[in-house]
Amino acid sequence: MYNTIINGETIHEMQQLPDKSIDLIFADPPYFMQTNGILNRPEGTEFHGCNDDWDKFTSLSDYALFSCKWLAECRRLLKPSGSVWVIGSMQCIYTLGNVMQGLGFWFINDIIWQKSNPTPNFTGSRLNNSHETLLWAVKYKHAKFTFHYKTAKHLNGGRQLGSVWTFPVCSGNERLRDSEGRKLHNTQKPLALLERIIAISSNLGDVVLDPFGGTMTTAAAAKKLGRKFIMIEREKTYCEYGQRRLEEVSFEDSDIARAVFDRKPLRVTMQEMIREGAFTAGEWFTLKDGKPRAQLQPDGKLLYDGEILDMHSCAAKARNVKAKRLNGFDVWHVIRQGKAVSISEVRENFRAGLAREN
Amino acid sequence: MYNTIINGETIHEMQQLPDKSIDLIFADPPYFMQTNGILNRPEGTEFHGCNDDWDKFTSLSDYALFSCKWLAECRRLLKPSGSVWVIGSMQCIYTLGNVMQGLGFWFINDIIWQKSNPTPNFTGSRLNNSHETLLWAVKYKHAKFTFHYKTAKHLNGGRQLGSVWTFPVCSGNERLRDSEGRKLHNTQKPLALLERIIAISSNLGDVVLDPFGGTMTTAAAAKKLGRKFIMIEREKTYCEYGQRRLEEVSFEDSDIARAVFDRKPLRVTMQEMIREGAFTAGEWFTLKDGKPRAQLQPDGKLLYDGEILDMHSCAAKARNVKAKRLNGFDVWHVIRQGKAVSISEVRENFRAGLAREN
DNA sequence: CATTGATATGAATCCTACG
DNA sequence: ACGTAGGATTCATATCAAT
Repeated sequence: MYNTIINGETIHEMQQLPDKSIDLIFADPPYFMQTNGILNRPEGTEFHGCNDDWDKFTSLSDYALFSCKWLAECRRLLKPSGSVWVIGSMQCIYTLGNVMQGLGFWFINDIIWQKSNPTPNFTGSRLNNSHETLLWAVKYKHAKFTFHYKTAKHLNGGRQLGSVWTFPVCSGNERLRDSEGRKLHNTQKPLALLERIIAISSNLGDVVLDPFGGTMTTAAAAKKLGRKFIMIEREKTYCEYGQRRLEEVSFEDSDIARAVFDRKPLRVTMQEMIREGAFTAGEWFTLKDGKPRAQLQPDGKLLYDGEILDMHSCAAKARNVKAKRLNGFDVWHVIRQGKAVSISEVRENFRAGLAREN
Repeated sequence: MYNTIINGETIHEMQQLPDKSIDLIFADPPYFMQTNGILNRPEGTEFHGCNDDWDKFTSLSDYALFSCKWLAECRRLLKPSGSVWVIGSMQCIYTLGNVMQGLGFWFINDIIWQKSNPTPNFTGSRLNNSHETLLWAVKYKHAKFTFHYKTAKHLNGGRQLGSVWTFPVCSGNERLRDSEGRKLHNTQKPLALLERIIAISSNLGDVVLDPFGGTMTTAAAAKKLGRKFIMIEREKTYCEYGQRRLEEVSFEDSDIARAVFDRKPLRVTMQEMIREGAFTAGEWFTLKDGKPRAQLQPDGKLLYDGEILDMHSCAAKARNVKAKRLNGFDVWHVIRQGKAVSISEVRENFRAGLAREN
């Protein structure tokens, strides 16, 4: 069932799959571009965009109906913790987004793929359309979902990743060619885009579905990152070229594939650390300045200004901020070898000690 | 009627205005953010986003209904050549875009305002939402509209302007403050954004309408660029602060305000130029290489390979491209003082001569 | 081999004034 | 409204040939 390319109609093939069986869906549906005629470049050559039959619909409401059908299937197939990514452009994304919200999907982010090398507007008729939009959604409000925040941050050079992503369009060597050297598919997506999506919003071993497989870029990224995949594609030719493409791809183990940056550290309680001698009941907790403020109780709580409080509420009081709680591990310090050391640091050392024991 | 701030309900006040009376609409409607509770920054201070009553709706369909009403009024008020810009974020823009397409609006572009200094995501729960989306639309497919292509290009340092715009959020000195120094309005838009929009999509003297006036940024940009404005705003306080703000703004004449880069040059025909001696009937037209290819006829057409053709069709033939026509003024050359000079250049000199005469 | 220059190409709602 | 003739319009990047 997994790691297969299914050659068939999107909606029909989705109907064959069981409820709540998919962790991540990436969908690159027809955009319904509504172009007609031939567009020439200023130098007189022809521009070959997407004028495939599969992108033709009779009307926008016809397109909305089609979108509603496959998106409803997406919702059925997703696990409660799963999420879906849909890519589109100006012509279709407002229909797609509206249908998604209508079906109960809850948006996590809309992401802009800014093309670093877009096709220019040849005639100067409007702004150069240099982006596409991705909608990232979960099944319902408050659904839990996979987001590797620190992996995303790592991929963005250590800074919080935002909603505008810059990538070049798929071209040159990356682009699949037919036997005569022409581009195989008019709308092949860049592998780097899919890798980022899969890396930050799914886990190693997860099942990824792409209802509009095309050149199988989603599968290539999934395989490389150690995810399972199910691809649906109606054109036999694309399936065959895709199959051959995937034979050249293999799992490349990495910190990103495993999202090691996002691993939760072992949870240790204050009580445990007191028991093991990292802290002493009765010792004074200080702020950065090292002045005694609160006194550690045997149960890990703090005595502060005559009150017994948990360390996080107590941190907010000591710092005198509006918030009811602050991260006490960072706020509070203890004196070690004459210096104020944060609880967080002591905890880190404690964890390191545990790791050494094992 | 013009250059006024109307203190009243958006839809009611729009209903008072006459059909087809507006050139440009900029609308910054409530976003229906669906936030609740208090968001604290990591250091414990409170983040003040938009939690205003005017942003509360009972449901997304309630929001869609409201959107449909004011957008239908926009469509009624716009001249056939007018256009509308609507700004929104993930929470609302897919509803707005869908309603617009449903009403018959035709998108020119969707534009991404990428914030160079977005509010970080404090909790690391999703991608940092660092953009907002603008929808630029006309009343119907094939509608003529104002777009100052070369002005846009000029504003972008000489390169074609794209659909992703980077601006900082409105802050510091630009931000309107109340008597106690707090920000007056939660969603004040940057003046630079409005200036660009108005400069590229309207003409000097045009009428600009903003149905959700707020801090009157649209009016400030319109006044500065020599456009008339009509602002609707339901909060009296905003109207008062806005009125005072506008007293400080005046028209600043400029090439951008007048879109001089986009002025159509005086139209001159080949016949006219032959008559005035810039060309001689019977002379040879060449390509860049200076070799004789086509012979100029008295009516301005060209004799090429035994055929009489207009110079543009003839250019396509001579260059042997797929396109039926090329710009003959750039393709064709004549010999002047031993050198091949483009027809375009000769025409420029001819125009310059005409200008000197006047 | 390194550098330079020519050529190809990418999801595109891609013209407009006049009769 | 519709047809027709005139005329204005492109950027980043990959590849490959030539030097």
